[in-house]
Amino acid sequence: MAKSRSAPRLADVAERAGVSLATASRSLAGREGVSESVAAHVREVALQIGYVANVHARTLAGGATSTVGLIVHEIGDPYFSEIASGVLGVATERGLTVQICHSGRDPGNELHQIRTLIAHRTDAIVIAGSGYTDPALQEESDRVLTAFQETGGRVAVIGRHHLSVDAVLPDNKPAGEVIGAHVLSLGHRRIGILAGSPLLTTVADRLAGIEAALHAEGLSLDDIPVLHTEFTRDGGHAGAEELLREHPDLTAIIALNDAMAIGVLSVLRKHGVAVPGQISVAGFDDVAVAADLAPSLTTVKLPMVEMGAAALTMALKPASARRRRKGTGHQLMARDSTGPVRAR
Amino acid sequence: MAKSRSAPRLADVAERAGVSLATASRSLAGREGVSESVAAHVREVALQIGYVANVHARTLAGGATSTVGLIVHEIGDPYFSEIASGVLGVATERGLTVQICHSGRDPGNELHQIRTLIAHRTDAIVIAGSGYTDPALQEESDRVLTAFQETGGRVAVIGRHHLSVDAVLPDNKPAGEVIGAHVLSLGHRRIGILAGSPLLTTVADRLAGIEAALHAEGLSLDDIPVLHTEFTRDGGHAGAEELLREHPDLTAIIALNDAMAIGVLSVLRKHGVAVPGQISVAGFDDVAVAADLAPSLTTVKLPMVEMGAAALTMALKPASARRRRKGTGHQLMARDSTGPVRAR
DNA sequence: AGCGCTTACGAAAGCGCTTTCACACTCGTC
DNA sequence: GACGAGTGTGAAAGCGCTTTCGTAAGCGCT
Repeated sequence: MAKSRSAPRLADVAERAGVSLATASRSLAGREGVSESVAAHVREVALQIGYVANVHARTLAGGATSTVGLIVHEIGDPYFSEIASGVLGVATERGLTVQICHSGRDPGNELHQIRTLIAHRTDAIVIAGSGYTDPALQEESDRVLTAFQETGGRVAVIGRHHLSVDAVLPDNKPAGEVIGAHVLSLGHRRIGILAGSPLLTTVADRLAGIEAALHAEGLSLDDIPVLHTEFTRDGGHAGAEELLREHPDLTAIIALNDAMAIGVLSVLRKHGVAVPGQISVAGFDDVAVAADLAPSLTTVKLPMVEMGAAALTMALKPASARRRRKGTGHQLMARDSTGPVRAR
Repeated sequence: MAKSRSAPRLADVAERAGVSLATASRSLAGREGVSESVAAHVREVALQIGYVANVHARTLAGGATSTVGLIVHEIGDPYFSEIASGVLGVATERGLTVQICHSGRDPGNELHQIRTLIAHRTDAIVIAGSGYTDPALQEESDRVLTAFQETGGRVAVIGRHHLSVDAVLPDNKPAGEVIGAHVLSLGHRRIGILAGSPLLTTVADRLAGIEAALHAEGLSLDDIPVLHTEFTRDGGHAGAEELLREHPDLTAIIALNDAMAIGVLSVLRKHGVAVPGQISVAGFDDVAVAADLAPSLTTVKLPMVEMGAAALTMALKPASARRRRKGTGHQLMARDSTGPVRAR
């Protein structure tokens, strides 16, 4: 057997079926204008010789790629994999393939991924995850995406507002307010905040929400320690160590996402600190394992799957006026990791 | 501004730069035979008008797509997202784009995803996750993949053996043996097993390992309850409920992956069963959160990231003799969820 | 029998790119 | 000062497909 003959082409199918390229193409596409008997024969021949249409040729000749791109910060992160799940659901439903790229939380790389997706002429691009507060970066991707849209591409983003594209905006600020109010209502005043990179808009928004809650109690973010590390378990781990060292009097720690909160819990367990006995811990997102931790994690549920689905649906809609959408909903999940302040 | 003019083409760049298509192409590809001054000018023009080469046209004319495909059962599952992470690492290193598809643990869909990837003429396809014991399905994908290889495509699989392609084979059986021996060494004899779908080869392999450990103690799988549910948290949840109901005398539960073990822990917590006081729990894989659960989960670590990296590396190697590879390594992570049997 | 009308199919153009081949040039050489 | 060897550039073929347009056959009708 030839070691590397090339893949069967439509011409091969046509020849073997004794029809022209046009007829073969129409038959396989299920298009009108071919008698059923001929079409069936062509299909059979195609199956026989293992013909799989070349998407590149098809795209070049035809139009739509039936592929959409999804860019996430980190596929391993449950927050993003749940969003991806939502996107995949809608895509599958519509017979679209999803090309997933991950930017590794690197803005430069993100731009590169956007370019890659544009080069693939995907029908739509969905970008998930916090934007960057650096205006230069924001501007550049804005430019590229706008150009993409002008050539007929569809774009939707999840969780960033600067861009001139459709957006699904999670309730980051309200969520911050809710979790802040919850912790405050339990009597905590010495609260430490563990935030991700200050470059992320999500961080800014969630902090703003917490700030609002603090205000309601006559407090301010300036009164309490806010530590910026990384939006990961390890970031939470490192941050909690530092917080414990520098501020041993804290009675509560709010991590700005669940991954960090998990890191916090592990540090506290390591140091034998009772949760919530000595320190209460809260997170954001309500990732799947949050309920399975011990103690189960108090957090704010954001509808990640729905957000992903909504973003793609939005992007796929016929172009029209901006459909910027706010308010995805959120829900306090008060679990065992938070409790009332006790006398120490 | 035109609502939907098409994207700039190479011809536009060439025209604006006052050169031919050939020169423009060479300049942008960084190919020899163009004076540096001309090349620089072309590149500048391209940047100016926001030219992004059409991958489809390039592929059609040229050859390699610089894209590799990855098929996973479920991207949300940490087992797979860690594998993906390994694949992405190697791909990024080599300037390749990864197209991730998820089959949703549906063999039929998996075949569809393989076809999609072939249609995209990806340079390589990596399929992660257990194969299916159904020989018909196996045969069909085998056929398709073999054909793909004969036309120059590269393929590697992770965790399945039937296929006539390169494979990275996790130590499923040794891992089963190790975890089985561990649990037995703690004195447990009334052990329940929670397995995923019996259609998965991974399940069969891990069970075989456990069986071997049992044999060493003069026991057999036939002596203990083995329940087949789903390889997910919910599968573990449901399975644990049933196991508890039907076999209230169990002192240990081995789940065939960590996701299921997490479900088990949650059921036990709900019912107020002490772990490992009353029942010990063990899993497989050592996903990231395993150490963060309470109690921390005893499990067998498999090097998922390395497996992903190894698979793509293998696939990308120049075609030669089969490089089927066994023994990826494994390590018992004895943590707090398992303990010695106590008198009850 | 001749007319238009529909229907089934084929020839060929063209999607945007890469690459081969041929064609000018400019040198250094005998 | 004519020669071959380089060097930089362009014309054109072709990758595998879709689609427009044209044509031939089949049909009912007058």
